[in-house]
Order: sequence, then structure tokens, then C-alpha cells
Amino acid sequence: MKMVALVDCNSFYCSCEKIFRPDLRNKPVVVLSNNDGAAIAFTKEAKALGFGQMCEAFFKLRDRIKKHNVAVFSSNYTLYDDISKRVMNVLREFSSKVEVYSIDEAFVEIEGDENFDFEAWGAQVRAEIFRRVGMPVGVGISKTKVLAKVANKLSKKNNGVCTLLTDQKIDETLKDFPVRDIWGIGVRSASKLSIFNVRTALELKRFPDEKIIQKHLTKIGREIQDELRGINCLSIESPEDKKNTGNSRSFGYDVFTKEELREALAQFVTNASLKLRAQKSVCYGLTAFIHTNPFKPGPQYYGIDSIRFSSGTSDVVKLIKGAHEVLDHIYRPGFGYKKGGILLNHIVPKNECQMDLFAPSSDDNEPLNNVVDMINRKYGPQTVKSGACGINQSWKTVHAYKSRHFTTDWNDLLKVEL
DNA sequence: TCTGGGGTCCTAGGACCC
DNA sequence: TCTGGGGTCCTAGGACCC
Repeated sequence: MKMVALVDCNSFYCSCEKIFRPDLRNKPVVVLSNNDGAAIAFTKEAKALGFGQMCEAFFKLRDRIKKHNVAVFSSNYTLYDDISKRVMNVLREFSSKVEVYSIDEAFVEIEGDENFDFEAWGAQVRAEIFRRVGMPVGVGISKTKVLAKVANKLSKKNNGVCTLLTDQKIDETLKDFPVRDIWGIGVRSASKLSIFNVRTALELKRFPDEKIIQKHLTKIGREIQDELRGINCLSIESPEDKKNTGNSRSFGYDVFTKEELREALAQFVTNASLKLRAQKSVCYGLTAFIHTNPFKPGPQYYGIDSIRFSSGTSDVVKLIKGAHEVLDHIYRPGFGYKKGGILLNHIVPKNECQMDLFAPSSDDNEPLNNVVDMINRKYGPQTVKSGACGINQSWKTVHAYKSRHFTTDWNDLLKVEL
């Protein structure tokens, strides 16, 4: 008997911060987005105080945060990525089939016979992850991914583990489960379904006219319906190589000059191309964009354009030149730019790369890129990079409440005094 | 003063082919 | 009056996820 477990970390970013701050146990904690612009993660204690609306502007919350003595952190992705890897590694000891779905959750395949105690399995996974990493997780177990997601939501109220194994228990649960809360059903789909009087997961499961579902919710909706019925449509897979990748940031202040934008785009290309080389791929296109602050009154401008490369490339110098070329097209003087970014598109594995008849096979400077990546792996990110990224990076994102890199930097190791 | 970032998949429709 | 039919490939945009 094969079952699917969804293991998901509770308030992941906040829990990461709490691992190294035992004084914050049972205290309200909030984590901010890049640039300290908005609140994006909350502990249950913070939610109980009325915080918890995703992406609410930090400046609007500041007074209430002070009043309730809420601990605030800037996001520290270096830390979160590392904690995530540790959690996933523990999971891999429990099953050979683990699909890392996002930074804080994974699907796990479990095999067991009639007598297998899935509930106990879930409890053991929870305990082990907490013991080894200090991360609280919820475990939902059922027949399909969509049902495992449902079970996971219920696990929060159920000692962290919820199993939906029999048809009877599944239907009882789906009867009270709003259709909007199903994984893959967003606001749009939910409102379309309400036209047909489908409001609960059970009503969707039993909705007889599959053509209507296909028409309004596309293939995805049909598959969700089948998954609710216990039919596996979505298999557990190891994630494939990325098909697009990008990097973008809000700036610390409004940026007016082309020079600063050139620096920022060069840095974004540096970050994104590292991901590209890490998966041994090349790209054939690059998109760059810059835009003004939509929250500010006054004239707005959104500039975006792309270029194509005649041969696939992952060469940081070539890509930076490309981004600068696009910037020349889209830059309009006089505007204060709040955000910029780049995307690398049409990504293919390097060894499947199509040669261009008229271009030299590849003018990537591979030895240079390899050496730079190697140095940065050994001595830390950004030890060596293109001068185009600038030295001061005055446009850079601000993060006033950032914790240390406890697990990834010798200088930031936690000191314990006895 | 201050408002996130990074992805995936699907479909319709246009361009182009014979 | 009526203006082919069948196919592929690509892209933009929508919807959704965490």
C-alpha cells in the first residue's frame, strides 16, 4: 500500500529564527520581506495578536509591533536555505522518494502493508526533525498529493499529524473543507465553481459533469478532481532543472541614474547565472525590466525587453553585456526606479545545446566562469565578481533586522557562555 | 520615509508551413 | 453571398503555488 505524506514546516522563516533564539519560545515573531518592505511570515502567537495578513506593509504595522513587543527579523535566506536542506536530509532517511516541493515542504512516498501504522510514522518523522534540526513540522498522510495537502492542513489542529486513509474518513473531512482551500484552486477557480454551487471539496469530488470542470478549470482542475477521488494524477518526482530563472529586487531608495541600474542588473545577472551554471545549463534569452514605485503618486513607467543569443550561454560577462544592451532600450531618464530584475529564458541543458551554423561554437569563457564559481564556493559568495556589479551598491536592499548566518559562516557561529 | 521574490503549468491565438 | 484544411511551433497572458 503506497501513501503520500506532505511534511511542511510550521511558520518556516520564523521557526528558523527561533532555533537560535530560545528566548523567543512562545513569543510573537514576524519576518519581513526583502528591503524590510512587508511582513511575510508570522508565528501563531503573532497571528493571535492579529498579525498575519501576507504582504502587509511594515510601516503600517510598526506601531502595533512595538506595542505588543513582537520580535522582528529581516529575511535571512542564507540561513533559511541551510535549515531547509537539513530538514530534507532527515526526510530522505525515512524514504527514498522525497520531492522537495518548496523551501519548507516536501512530498514523501511511504510504503507499508495493511498493518503499517501511518500515524506512528508521521509522529516519528516529526520528532526526529525536531530533535535533529529544531524545526516543528506538520505531517499529512493520504492516498494522493491533493489529499495529503488536505490532511496536512488538518494536522495543525491534531498534534501535528493527520491521516486520511479510508474513504469514509476522507469524505467526512472533505464535506467541511472549503473548495478554495484545496491545493491548486485559487480565488478565480473557486468563484467559477460557486456558479455551479460547488463550495466544498466533497461537492467538487462528486461533481458529475467533468466537461464543465475541464472547460472552466482546465486540465489542472480535472486532475484535482481525480486526486480527491483517490486517483493519483500527480506523481512524486524529483524536481527537474529549471526552465526559467531570474533575480530581482526592490531598491533601497528610488534610483534615477543609468549607472546605478547598470550595476544592479549586473548583480542580478551574476546571481541568476550562478544558478544556471550550477544545473549545467545554458540560456538563449535574457529579459530585463525596471519600474517605478506603483505606490507613489505621479507618472509611472514600466520598461521591459528581451534579447536572444545566437548560441546558448551561461557566461556571466556575455549575460551582463546582454542585460546592459536591454537597459539601453528600456531606460527613460527622469524616472525614479524602485525595482529592477532579469530573467534568463529558454534554458536547456548544456550538452543538448543546439549549435548555430553561423556563430562560433561557443564563445563562453568557461575556464574563467569555473574558476570564479570555485573561488566563491570555497571562500564565500561574492568573493570574486565582475566589476560591473559596483563596489558600494548604494541601491542595495536594506535589511535592518537581519540575524546572523549561524550555520553557514564561521564568524557567525552561536557563542554559548556557561 | 517605508508596500516581496521566485517559480510552474495550461491555453488561446498568431505565424508559418504545405 | 461564398474565400481551404490540416498541422506545428511559439508566445503572451492567466492562474496558481509557496
